[in-house]
Amino acid sequence: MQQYRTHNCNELTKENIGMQVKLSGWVQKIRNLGKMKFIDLRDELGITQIVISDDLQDSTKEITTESTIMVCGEVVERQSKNYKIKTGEIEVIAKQINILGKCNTVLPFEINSNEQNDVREDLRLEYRFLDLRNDKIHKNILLRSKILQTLREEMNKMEFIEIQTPILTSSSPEGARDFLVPSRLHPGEFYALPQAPQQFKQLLMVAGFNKYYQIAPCFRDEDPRADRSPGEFYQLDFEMSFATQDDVLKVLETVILNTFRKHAKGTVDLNVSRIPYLEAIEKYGSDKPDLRNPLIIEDVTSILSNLEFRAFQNKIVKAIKIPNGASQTRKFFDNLSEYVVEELGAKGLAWLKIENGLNGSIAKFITPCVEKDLIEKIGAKEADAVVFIADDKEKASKIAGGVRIELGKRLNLIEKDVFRFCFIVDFPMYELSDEGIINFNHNPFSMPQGGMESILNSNPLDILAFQYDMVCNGYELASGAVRNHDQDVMIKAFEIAGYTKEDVEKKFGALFKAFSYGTPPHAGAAPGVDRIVMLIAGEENIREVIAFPKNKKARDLMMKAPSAVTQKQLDEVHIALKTSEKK
RNA sequence: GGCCUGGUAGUUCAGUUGGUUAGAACGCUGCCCUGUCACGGCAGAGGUCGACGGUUCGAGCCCGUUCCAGGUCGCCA
Repeated sequence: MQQYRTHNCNELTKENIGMQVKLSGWVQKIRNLGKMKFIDLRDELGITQIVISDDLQDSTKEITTESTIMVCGEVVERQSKNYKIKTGEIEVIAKQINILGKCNTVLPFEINSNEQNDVREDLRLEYRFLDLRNDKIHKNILLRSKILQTLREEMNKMEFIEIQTPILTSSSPEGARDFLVPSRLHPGEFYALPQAPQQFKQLLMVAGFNKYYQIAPCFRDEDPRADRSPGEFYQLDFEMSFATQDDVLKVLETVILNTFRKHAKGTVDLNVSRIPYLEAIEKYGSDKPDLRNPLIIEDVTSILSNLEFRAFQNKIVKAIKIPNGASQTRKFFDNLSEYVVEELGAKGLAWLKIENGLNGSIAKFITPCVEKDLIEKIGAKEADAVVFIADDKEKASKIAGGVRIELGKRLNLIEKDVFRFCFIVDFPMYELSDEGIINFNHNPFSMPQGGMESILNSNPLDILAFQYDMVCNGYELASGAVRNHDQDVMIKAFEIAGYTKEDVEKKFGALFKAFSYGTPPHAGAAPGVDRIVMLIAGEENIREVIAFPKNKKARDLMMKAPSAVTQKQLDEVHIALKTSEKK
């Protein structure tokens, strides 16, 4: 007989009645009835009920919840069946029980408890090895494994090859802060952990690899968000040579939609629309619109900015029509208005109801002529309501986007159990910073649309890039670009953002040099693995799909990282701490 | 870094206008119980009320400072 188990805890059924079996697992629950007791024995796959009769009472006295035990016994049919579990028609009468690993410490929280207690997250993180025994999160990690498998299968099917790139590399000029690693062999010099394998994958294209991918760890020293893991995260990084934007979007569609179709519960909308960046901002007030939300933002500046109403004068005015919104109370609009002012930084929120004419905060300013234009423009009808946001050009769309999301939530307009995707394309190449300086908007490696011609002859702020995001239900799932592989265009593009040729050579030394040796046009993207798993698992917090996540302050509460090191270690890497920062 | 919310038993929480010995549920320990599966019954242990300072005759509660945690904005090409 096997040493620890002949079966898993999910597999014994009526078919096995009469068999002598051996099971091993965790003690999830002991129900002691005096001269007999029941144990729910759990392993990763399921639960089997063990019956302990009077003669084994002494040897089982020591068994505690969450200990690991091995049970030898016979499978019998239950007198009273439990149809809630797969093995509920049988039980195992124990003949011998061995404690394999005793749980002899008070548990910091209950595991798989029926109580609906949400345990404090920092405690869960400190005892993650116990938290991961909880069914819900355990299943998330199993799901993650299945998703990773599918991602690899899909990429392999499309003839991408997996190549690993360095973790210790040089500090890069990309956007986020680097994690630095001091060099022992080279005093005063540092490695950096890659924010993404960006330059490596481009160099692989120069090296003649046709299609590369990697499930790559990426490191960025930035503050986390609910949907953003602090410090480290994984991307399905890929790059293709002799490829266009369409080629990449096709790959993204294939790998992402197939993965969602295979693993997600709910409908996967296979129609992936392409929305130009400016249109997305105009209609949704966001470059990652949630298409499950039916509300659309309309620009009504030309109709309303001439009203007597001073808040609209010389402002951009955005409107959102709420179908059948006239039934909402004044209180509803007041509450919404409060939210918009306090949370979104708007100056106010105007609203109108269309019921027997116009009602609402700005009704008295609307002349019949304006009313006709307005209703025509936004397609409003009787019983609808409209809210208005007026602000500067830069803020109006963003605030309207926030109102759109909040209205969707408050009116319960967001479709359930469906995944709606879109590509956001045509991102502007440059943006104007707060200081009035022209910066790269997104990714300095991307190819400006129109190439050298547009770089030389256009207003920089009008130049679009071959740059794209894939968005699902309001989350940015992937980001990519056709890369700028032309040295001359690159120099010019960087010149506009205030970099000299020497800067470029210095910052992107290897890449820039490589481009002078015959470079294939290439393009790629990088879907965020954690976020894909989060969406498929239906979680709103990314830490629920990561086995050992860091907390909000980027600490590993279980391993106690980061932590102080010995003076000897510091000396070896030639680091002296500022005295004020020593702990 | 800004703003918001929270920190009371092992866990999740309640705690009245500032007033006797700080409570409940689950968990834990002991005893009883042969058909439970959210087992049941009885008894019990378990608290620096995050920390420090202040106001007060008296502080879990009010004030200040600080630490920790979560959310959000900045940030994340």
